[in-house]
This record gives sequence, C-alpha cells and structure tokens, in this order.
Amino acid sequence: MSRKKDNFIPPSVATDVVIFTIIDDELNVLTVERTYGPEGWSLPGGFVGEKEDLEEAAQRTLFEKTGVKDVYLEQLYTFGDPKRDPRGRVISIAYFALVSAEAVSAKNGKDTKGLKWQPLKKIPKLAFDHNEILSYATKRLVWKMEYTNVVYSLLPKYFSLTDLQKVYEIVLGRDIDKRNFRRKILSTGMIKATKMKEGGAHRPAIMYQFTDKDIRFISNPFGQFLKK
Amino acid sequence: MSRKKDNFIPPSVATDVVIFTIIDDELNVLTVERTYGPEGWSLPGGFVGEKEDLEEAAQRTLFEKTGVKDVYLEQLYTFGDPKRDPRGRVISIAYFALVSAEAVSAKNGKDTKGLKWQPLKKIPKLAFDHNEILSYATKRLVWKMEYTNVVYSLLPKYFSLTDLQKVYEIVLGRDIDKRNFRRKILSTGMIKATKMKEGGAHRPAIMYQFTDKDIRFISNPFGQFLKK
DNA sequence: CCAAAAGTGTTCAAGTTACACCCATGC
DNA sequence: GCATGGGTGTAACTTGAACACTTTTGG
Repeated sequence: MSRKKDNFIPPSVATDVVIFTIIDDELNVLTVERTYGPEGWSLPGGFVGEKEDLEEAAQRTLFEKTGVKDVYLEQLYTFGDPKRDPRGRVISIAYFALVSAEAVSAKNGKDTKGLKWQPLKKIPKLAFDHNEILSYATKRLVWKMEYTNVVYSLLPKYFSLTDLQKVYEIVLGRDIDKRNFRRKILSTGMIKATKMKEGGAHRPAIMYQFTDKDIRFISNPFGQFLKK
Repeated sequence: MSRKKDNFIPPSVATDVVIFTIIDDELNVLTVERTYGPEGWSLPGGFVGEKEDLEEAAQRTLFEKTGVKDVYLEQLYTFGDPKRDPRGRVISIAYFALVSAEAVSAKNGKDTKGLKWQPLKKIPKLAFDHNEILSYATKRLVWKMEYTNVVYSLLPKYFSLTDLQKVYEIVLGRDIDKRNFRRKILSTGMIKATKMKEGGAHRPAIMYQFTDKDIRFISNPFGQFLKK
C-alpha cells in the first residue's frame, strides 16, 4: 500500500515468449538478435500496451515474429527480480507457445531479420534471465506432454503414429517402445485414424488426426513409458 | 517495443495472496475488509516496492497479515486484464500460501483489524477479479495435494494419521478409505512415526512428522483414493 | 528379392480398489 | 462395560513394462 510515495517509479511490464517447435527431429526455440541494450540473443518479447491484456501482448509478439495465430499459448511464470534488467525495473510475464514447424515455414513473420530458430541443446547464454525462463519453459513442456494432449500443437493436421512417437521421444528425451506407445495413445482416444494413407517409399502408414484441439488431461498419464 | 511513446502510463504492479488454512475441519481463506476503492472483501495484497522482488512483496503481505514466516508460498498466476481494477491499470501477481492454523493463532499479524478467515464454501463476492484468483488457487491446491507432499504446510509438527487423512478429505472433498490411505501414505516415505503417543480420550494414536519440508513429487500420486 | 518402415499380442509385476473386524483407552 | 477413535490384511482387478516377429511397399 506504500504506493503513492513521491518519486515512486512504477516498473515497466513486458511479456517474453518461449516459442518451441520441432525442426529436423530436434526441439528448437525462437531467439531474436538484440539491437540495443545487452548484446547477443534473447527471447522474443515486448512491452505490454496501455490497454492490452497480457495474453494479447504475448499473442502479438508471437504473431509478429512467426506470423502464426491460434497456436497453443499459455502463461508460464512472472519474473520480477529488481535487477533482472540492468536498464531499469522490468517485470516480465513469460509465456510459452508451441507451433508446428509447417505452420511457421508457411507464413513467415513480418520481421524475420534477426530471428533464429536454435536447437534447445545448443542455446547460448541469452540476455537478462532468459536462460532461466527457458529452463522453466522446458520443464513445463515436458510436464504437459506427459499429462495432457498438448502434443497436438507440435504436429500437422495429419500424421502417422511414428511421427507422433518421434515427437514424444524428442521432447521427453528417451526412447519409447512402439507397441506400448501405440496401445496407450490409442486408449486415450485423443487421436483417430482417418484411413488416409500416404504415398511414400515404404509400407504406407495409417494417418491420424486429433479428435479435438482443446487441452485435456490424459486419464493414465505417460508415466515413464518404456525403453525402445 | 512500442514503449517510449509520449503519455505512456506504466501500469501499477501489485501482489495478491491467497492464504489457506484449516479451521474447524474446513478450508478457510484469509480476506480483508476494504477501506477504500470498491467496498466489501478482498484478498490481502499490496503494491510491489521499488526495489522489492515479487516474492518478497508477497511474503511481506503474508507476514503483515498473519505474522507468520517460512510457510509454503508459491507464485500462482498473473492477472492483467486492463479493466480488472476500475481505478486504473493494475497488474497483479497472485501467490498462494498454506499455513497451519496453530501457527497463525499463535502469533497474530500486526494489523488484524479488518481481517477475517472465511470458509471457502461461504466466500462472498470479492472485489476486482479476486473470486477468479481464488478459484484458480483452489484448483492449484487440490492439484498439489494429489501430486506432492505440500500437505505438510497445513499440519502442526506432530500429527496422527487420522489428522492427516482428515486434511486430505477436507481439501479433496471426498472420503477416503482408511486402510488404503495409510498404506499409500506410508509407502511414499514422506512421514515417519515418532513413536510419541498423545494422552487423549481414547486409544492413543501414533504421532508422525514429515521426513522433510521440501516440496516433493509423490511417486504414485493420489489418483482418486477410494471411498470410505 | 531386399531394404525400410508399419504393424501387431502375450506374459509378468506392480499398483489400485473394495471391503470388516479387533484393540486400547477414559469414563 | 461401553463408547470412541486407532489400528490392521487379503483378494480381484487394472495398469505398466518387457519383449520379437510378420507385413507391405518401392525400387
């Protein structure tokens, strides 16, 4: 309540967005090259507009950088260490987003200059506390994959069970037994066969799609899965 | 990045804290009577100091209202609807805290006037979006109870298995089978018998305490437990 | 016919659920 | 001796984990 002291300088409020996608069988994160302030890379973000909701601000950042809308976006955590930005007090509400690689490559954001997808495993030291934000986001992602059907946001409309399994293996970082995976994933009812098969090189796979695109908890979560 | 426009009024930043405890076998929430702005009850909270970390601000609120420190406190969610406070733009980082009833009754906060513990089931319409914050906090609480050992923050140092079970029943809102509860809780290793027995009215119970007071995930979470 | 990915079942171990009676104490 | 809360075991079922071979297609 000690608000109206003289000389009270209100903090700035920003959002930063951790945007994940899968490229070349690796989990990637979108980074931007800094043009002012501390040099190097950082997460995409920006200040919250005067009459803008927090999620709107995050959505705006996401759209400006990737050109996509209607993707999975959720609030992650708010970072407010008084010294997290050397230039002054900035409180950042971090969001995390999942986009499918094809959605992004289709329509690019308007300012793609200075943007770079970087494999999570090779992320350099980022500006501010952005490595910490990223680490937080990564934990949340793994958790969401195990307990919910978020995986839909990382895949195109149609996909084979092998495609789906690969995404789980990449994000969870371990191999999964094919037979157990299939039994379990099908028992959740989160996907349905569309009977359409691709015309590829080998035996054609049954293509699936998600039954719904609302986030949902899985009845018997993917505890540990099993070795391949 | 459209920050440095003229006339940009930075939002105020506050924290609000949802403080739960158990009183008379009911889950209670601490509310404060409003003295300015919208009338009625609201959650305890206050503006974030100029050089204050967010969690510090929440901790300060908690201490001022309840007189307790070192209790379970975690960041919940950040609420930032531009119209959530009719007086102007205020972004609120909500926290949620668990205290044991005995800890609070022991040492009271400095300004107890206007404070009231209210049973969750009888909470009236609160100011701003505080009912929404509360609802969010309640969901988080239930989740944490099922998947972690947070329950330690709601109990005194020594307690019987019946005490413990009662807390679960109150928070989860369902009856639990005694035998299954005991087997499971003991198998987690989160509590240990201290062999001390009370001198009460009936057959004395074995008293337990928690093996550690760090938040920890439970290996086989309390899925549904079982009917009594 | 061969390389490559798709597809498919069973067995054993572990965990979950349902369920009912005796025990120790104070009064 | 009785009321009250404390304490205990087992059987049926469900879920989890480990494991290997056959099928289909293109080239």
